[in-house]
Amino acid sequence: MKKKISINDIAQQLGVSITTVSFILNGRAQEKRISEKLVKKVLDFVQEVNYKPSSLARSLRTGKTNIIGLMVEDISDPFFSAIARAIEAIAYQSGYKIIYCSTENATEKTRELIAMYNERHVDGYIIVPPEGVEQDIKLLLDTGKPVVLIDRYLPAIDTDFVVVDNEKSAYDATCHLIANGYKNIAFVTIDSLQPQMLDRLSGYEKAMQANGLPQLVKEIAYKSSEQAMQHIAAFIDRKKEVDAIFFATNYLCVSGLKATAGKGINIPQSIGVVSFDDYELFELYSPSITTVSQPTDKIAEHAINLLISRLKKAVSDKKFQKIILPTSLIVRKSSVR
Amino acid sequence: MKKKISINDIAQQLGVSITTVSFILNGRAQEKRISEKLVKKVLDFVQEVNYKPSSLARSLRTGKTNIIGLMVEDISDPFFSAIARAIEAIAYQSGYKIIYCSTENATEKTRELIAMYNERHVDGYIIVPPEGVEQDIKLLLDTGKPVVLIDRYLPAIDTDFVVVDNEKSAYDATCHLIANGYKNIAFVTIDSLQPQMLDRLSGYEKAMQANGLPQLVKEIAYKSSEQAMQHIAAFIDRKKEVDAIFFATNYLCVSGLKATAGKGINIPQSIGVVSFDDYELFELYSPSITTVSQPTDKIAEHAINLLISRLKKAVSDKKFQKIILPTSLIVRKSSVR
DNA sequence: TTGAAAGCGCTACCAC
DNA sequence: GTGGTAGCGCTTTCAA
Repeated sequence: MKKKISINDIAQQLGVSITTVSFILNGRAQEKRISEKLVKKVLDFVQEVNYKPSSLARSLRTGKTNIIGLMVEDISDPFFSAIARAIEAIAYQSGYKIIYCSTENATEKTRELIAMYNERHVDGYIIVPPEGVEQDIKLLLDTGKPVVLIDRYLPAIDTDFVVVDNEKSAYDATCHLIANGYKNIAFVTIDSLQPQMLDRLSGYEKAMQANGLPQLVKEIAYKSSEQAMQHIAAFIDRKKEVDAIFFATNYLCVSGLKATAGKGINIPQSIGVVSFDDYELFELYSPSITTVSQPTDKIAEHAINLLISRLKKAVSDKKFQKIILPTSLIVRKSSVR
Repeated sequence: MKKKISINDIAQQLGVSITTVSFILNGRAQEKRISEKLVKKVLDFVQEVNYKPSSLARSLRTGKTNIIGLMVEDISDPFFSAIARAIEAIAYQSGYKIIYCSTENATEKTRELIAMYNERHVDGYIIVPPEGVEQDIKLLLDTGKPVVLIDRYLPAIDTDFVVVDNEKSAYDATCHLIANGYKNIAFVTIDSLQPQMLDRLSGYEKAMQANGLPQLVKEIAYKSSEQAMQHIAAFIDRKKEVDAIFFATNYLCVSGLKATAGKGINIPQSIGVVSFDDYELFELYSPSITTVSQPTDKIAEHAINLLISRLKKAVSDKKFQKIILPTSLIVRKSSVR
């Protein structure tokens, strides 16, 4: 079992000072006018013994870890995992590492995770915030840690965020259903007060109102996929007049599909279907499902670039950016008759 | 912008020594016979100012980070994300944090990631190893870092691992197809020499051989989902005699499904389908797809418990555990006619 | 019972 | 151009 080698060992072996080695390692040799052959000698030796500076010690000293904390709702949700991978890729190129976790949209768990990340001294955060974490995020901001919110924002918190135009997206999707002759369009959502959900609801409501159609909103208190399925099944049974359903999230739609699967309900003939968030399953399902597709790559790109630019400049310019991206409606078979 | 508080501040404010505070914080008050009221005073104050010890400094001093590095092939693959979440949950309960990343099964990327994790001083590793990282893992082991391999093992490396019985699983799944009257069963896999793939192939071969049936293996040089789809489509076009396909991984099956989707091929009548790894999509697809389901929770549980037990005992007992778990065949509509 | 101080590995200020 | 050294925040040995 080998011992870990330190900068001290390097200096000792080479008969130079620690300082010199440190400068060379940090690319400040030129600036410090250290002789080329000394530089080469040190670099070669470092290479030879495969020395890696301890990032722990370095971070303790500099106060920076080059680690970004990414907190999404559920890393196994394809929407979030797509964003996570894109963020990771860009961050790596800039020398930042990402550590990520799932909040499960649970306030308590998220608060603990923020505390843990804080303890680990991550340099900055990208967060998909559940309700009730305003204070914790404010604390982060107060201690000078930049925070970029994605997917949704917190009205009470003034910071950068990247979201999509939920209201317009929902409005357009609803209009698409209406244009295809559906009249009794139900909106199935979760019982959440989060702005992105409220915006989607509002888009649906405005579209229905604009067309003089009756609104029918079903709020699911989401506990599990199984339970959601049962509630949606019961809803469909009860509301015979419904001829189309607009699901506010991909997992609600999946539950809805499971609910209809056994019943011999014909999509899109008897019921039209549109879902928020795209998903491989929706493309392959029979019939394929029309979706509101969010630009995951763009969201990731904006979020990480925003964060990195904050990290780069010590000066925290108080002008926060609120980025709102458009979505695209992918029309498939489930909504056209 | 508040300043971060340190153990020094605590000691100062309370007029006691740093040592005392440290002992109390680390639960060694009793052992050190520190008076109860001092303990309470310190704890209360710590609570009040919301002091969190710097894990950086602590780790630098103790040499432990309580962080476990988890490297899977692709965090957005449902099979791996299920394992990741389960591991994360158990680890948290034992005070360990998980940091994870995707290797994309790329040797170079994985080697870099291992180096990065090593720099970050993670205490131990759970790795889904691609080919060609034997030396890097050996190095880890040599420096005393425990490594648990999952999903597959490296024949050249002697360490703990948790895998499933791939050969028997493939054998049974193939027999299931045979029992349902399929005779020209193709095995679609990736061109990999990794043991888990070889074992699956071997299971298929033995089953076909035992039943006197002709073997037909299609190896895909997997580059992308799109390219795989085209190759599989071409394969199906060319081999008209094939009446069933056994896909060696879930993503191959998804590509296969996309390939057949346009062609009006009737599953399970004209072609039977079975896939390795379960997936929500396979349950909801029409027809639903028969799968070899791996016990993700059990894999996660064994892996993390194995690793934690290694971490706990400084003595590294040389007896490595090789755990082989059974899978279950979930029979759905795609393979029964 | 409590405290002083060494030292984990590194960066960066200041001296020469 | 190069080196000495303080100190980041903590744990732990030894002393009192």
